[in-house]
Amino acid sequence: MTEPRDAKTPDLDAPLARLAEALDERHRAQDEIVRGLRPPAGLSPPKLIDRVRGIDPAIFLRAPALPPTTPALADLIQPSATPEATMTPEPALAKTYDPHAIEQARYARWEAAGHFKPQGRDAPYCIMLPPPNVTGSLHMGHAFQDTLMDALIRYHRMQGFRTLWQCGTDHAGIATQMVVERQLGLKGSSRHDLGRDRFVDAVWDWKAESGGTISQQLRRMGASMDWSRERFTMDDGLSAAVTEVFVRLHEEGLIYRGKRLVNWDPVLNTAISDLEVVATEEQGHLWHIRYPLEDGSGYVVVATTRPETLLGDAAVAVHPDDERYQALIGKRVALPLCDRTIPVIADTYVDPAFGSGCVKITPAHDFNDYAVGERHDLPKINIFTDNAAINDAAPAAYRGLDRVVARQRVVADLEALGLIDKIDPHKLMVPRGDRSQAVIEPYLTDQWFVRIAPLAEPAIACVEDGRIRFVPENWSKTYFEWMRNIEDWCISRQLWWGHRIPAWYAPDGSIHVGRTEREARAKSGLGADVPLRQDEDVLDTWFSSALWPFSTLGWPEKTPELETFYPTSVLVTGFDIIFFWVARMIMMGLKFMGDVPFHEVYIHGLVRDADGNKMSKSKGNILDPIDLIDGIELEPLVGKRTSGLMRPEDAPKIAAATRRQFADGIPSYGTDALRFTFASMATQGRDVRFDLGRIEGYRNFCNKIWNASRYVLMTVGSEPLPASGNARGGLAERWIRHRLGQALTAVRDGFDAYRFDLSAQAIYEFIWDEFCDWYIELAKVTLNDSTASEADKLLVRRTLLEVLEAALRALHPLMPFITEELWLKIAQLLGKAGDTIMTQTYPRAAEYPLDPKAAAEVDWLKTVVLGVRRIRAESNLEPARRIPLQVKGGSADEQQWLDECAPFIQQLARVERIERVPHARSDATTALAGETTLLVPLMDLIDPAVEADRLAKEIARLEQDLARVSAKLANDSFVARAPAEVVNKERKRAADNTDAIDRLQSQLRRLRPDG
RNA sequence: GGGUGCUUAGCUCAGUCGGAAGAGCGUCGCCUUUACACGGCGAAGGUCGUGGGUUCGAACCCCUCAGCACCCACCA
Repeated sequence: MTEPRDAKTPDLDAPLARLAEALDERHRAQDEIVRGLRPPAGLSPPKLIDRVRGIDPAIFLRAPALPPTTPALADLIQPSATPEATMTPEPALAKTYDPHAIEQARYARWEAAGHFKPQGRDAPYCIMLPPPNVTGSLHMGHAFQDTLMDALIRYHRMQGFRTLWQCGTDHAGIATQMVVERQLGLKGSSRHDLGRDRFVDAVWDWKAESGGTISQQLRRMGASMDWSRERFTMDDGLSAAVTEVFVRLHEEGLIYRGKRLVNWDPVLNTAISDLEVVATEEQGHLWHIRYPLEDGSGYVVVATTRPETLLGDAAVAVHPDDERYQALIGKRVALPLCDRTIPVIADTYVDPAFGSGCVKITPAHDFNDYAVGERHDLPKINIFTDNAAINDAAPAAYRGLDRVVARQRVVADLEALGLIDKIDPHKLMVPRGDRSQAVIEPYLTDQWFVRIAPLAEPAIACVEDGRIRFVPENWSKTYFEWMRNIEDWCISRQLWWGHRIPAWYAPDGSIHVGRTEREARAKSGLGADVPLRQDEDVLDTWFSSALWPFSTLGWPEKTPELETFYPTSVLVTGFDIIFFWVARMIMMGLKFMGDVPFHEVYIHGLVRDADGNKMSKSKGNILDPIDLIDGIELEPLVGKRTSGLMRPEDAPKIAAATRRQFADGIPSYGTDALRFTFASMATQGRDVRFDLGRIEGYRNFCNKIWNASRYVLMTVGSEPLPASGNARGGLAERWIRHRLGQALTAVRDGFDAYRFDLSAQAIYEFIWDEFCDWYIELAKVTLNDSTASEADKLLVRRTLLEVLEAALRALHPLMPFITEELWLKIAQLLGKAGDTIMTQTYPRAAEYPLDPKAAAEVDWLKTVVLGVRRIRAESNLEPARRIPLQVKGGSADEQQWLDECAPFIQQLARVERIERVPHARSDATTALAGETTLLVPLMDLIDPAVEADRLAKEIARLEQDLARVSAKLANDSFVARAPAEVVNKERKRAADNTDAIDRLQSQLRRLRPDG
């Protein structure tokens, strides 16, 4: 439960447990052989070799001393770097599936064997991993997303596509810089103490040290990405792409530098883009302030939520049609606390109905006021420093005050002057930085921008004309909505960690852009004597992310990978970064590759907790996917959830809630169960609530598969079976193949439509409800039948193996580990070569042609068995007791089926003998199967009163249905207008019901002749 | 203010073409049946948010209202 989580140290426990189990088993077997309880055959050292092969030998160097009976074992261990097929039978499987015994070793083997690399020459299939922050660790959103991508990748790889899952990490400018600054802070240092170069070195060191966490966690998820192609957005190659794009856009005039009002984070001291600002509703005040008229004829009242910005006011505005203020337009007012006057202007921006109908205009500190200021040619008076303290443009009394303090001082001073008209409570949307949570200031600075309109236009067109398709489709509306209202993108950040802007300044202030300083110099014809200073700013992280689909493939070089895999097949991501990332990739891809970056965008939902809340550290409701895989005990879980909180006072509440919800901690479910749960929740892009009940159910499903395979392996023996030739097998064999074909169609349709839930459901139902509940039980009948021929039994065994083997392949994309483990054992018995399931062919429905006749017969057989079982359950007959069964009537088909199915019925319904009778006896209990009436003689077993109730209830149900159908058929419009097919169906239904009611009623009369 | 979703069994959710309302979990019986108690067999449980419309027929299409969620936005 509390295994080392750090994936960098190999997990000792699981392989050692396996080894111990193998040794234990060998000792037991040897003991049994000595005592003559077991034949000596079937136990030889190679099995043990296979059991330990693939384990990193280093593990044994660190392991406790091996048991004394195994001196030769060390010789048997081979380096895992040369994985081989396990082509010899292994010892019997454990009774309960244990994911830990297999998962990590299987993954290491795949990776070492190079199975994740693109193979073959077939059509390419490529997915770009949305690069996680290099500082990050895996959360539920990643785990969900990665499961879906890996399922697609494995599904296509098995179909023979030349499949590439391109992976890598993002340098995450602000986030990473903040983490390292915090660490410096703990040591009493700061980035300013270090200076830029040493700070950037420190970030690289930190990345080298702890940047690999998420890569290791992705491996735990079974993600089959091509690690040999792993990229980082700050790599040389990707940095070169960033520079290239910047220079080319600048050359075309699509990147420019200018003094604009931008979103300024006064804590991080950097500009941020519109998208990085989140507006949160907060309780504030609306201050009504009197501005005296210059001519002494009174005052106007303006309403504001930010009284301190008064110091930067450039005008007071009213609506041009507002009758109350017509006389004021053109006059001047004395700005309180400041020694200057400002004009009263008219602008339609003002809403006369809000506040007093007069607005103070502060062009340097409000986006609307900026626009008004431009229209009226007002001065832009900046009153803040970079830290949002009052600067020297304001009256001396306020200089140096923080904006919060300045507000208090301004309000107090206004009050003292009697200029506060009133103060109302007011709810307002406060802009905050998504990283720092600081209140964002509109702030006038020099920044770099991308002129976005020329890029947006083709990006809109390619979604309109279907070159890119959103799934679900309605997300394209969101995309259009944003793209049609898009503003220029501020791409410069006043940070140290990121791609440095390739622009240089000459002493005269001129700007020179180039791929290198040398190129910039050459382009501008500057001599070596002109000193140049490079721009201090770095680029928005999303600038490099926008290039990800081609920069990772080698652009601007013309590489074979770029040629092969661009445009990529599908992008799998959450709706939250459609604007941040998806839209920008589309714009950049079209601009620089001349084609879309991907053909489809699958948007998945957000993973929420069981109560529907967003998971967040501060709420203490985070689930760690690794904890679901490995399990975690209560105390460590409480510890994780309550440490490092922004508000430590929440800890007791969170601890209590956690103890209530997870009284016994979280059990270990394994990766496959987690993945299957995600897949089953992946419906049409809706948010998903993560419910532990689901994952437990799918853990049980793993165990079901494990045990079904265990049964099949036990039944078949240890030698490969001879091929069965063209023999189709008996009824049950034809039927299960028919059902497999149907299931495969459903599974593939699901994957092809990104309906992972439907695929998961189809394969779950096939394996559990059809294969396990019915086919294995039917197979047992033949295998246990002493009169059945060896040829028939061989066919049954062969079918068990073949169907299970195909089902494992079908399931592999969702459950890679258990399917690999079992397939290696199953496939060799079929004489299949191959050292892994992951490169086998995905099963095709066409290989299992439909057999409607077998399906009809088994459906009838099931009805018979279910009917008898129901009688048994409702009459409280002991399950073990064999009961006699009489059969009356039935169609010609049914009579033939009865003969063929008699052994199945006897076994599955626990019937001692079947007897065909011309008339029902009075003391029998009844069930119907098609036109056949099933009768179980009461004898002393059944209470006639109970049986009469049962029949009456069934009759009532049928009569209700008959009434509904009859009403429909009595409606002339229905008969006239509904398709003949539907009408006939209803007619047959009415006839069947009438017949069934008839038969049940006559039985009821026999049961109580007086009633 | 604009936009997008959602509302189906106690809970979480499917329901594809408009043609008998489904699954998992939970609940209630019975069962140590030789793959599996992480199991088997059986059962109960729904006026498909409200009101209208279209249709022979509506969970599904159209409109109204109610509740919930999310996104975008410059009401000081």
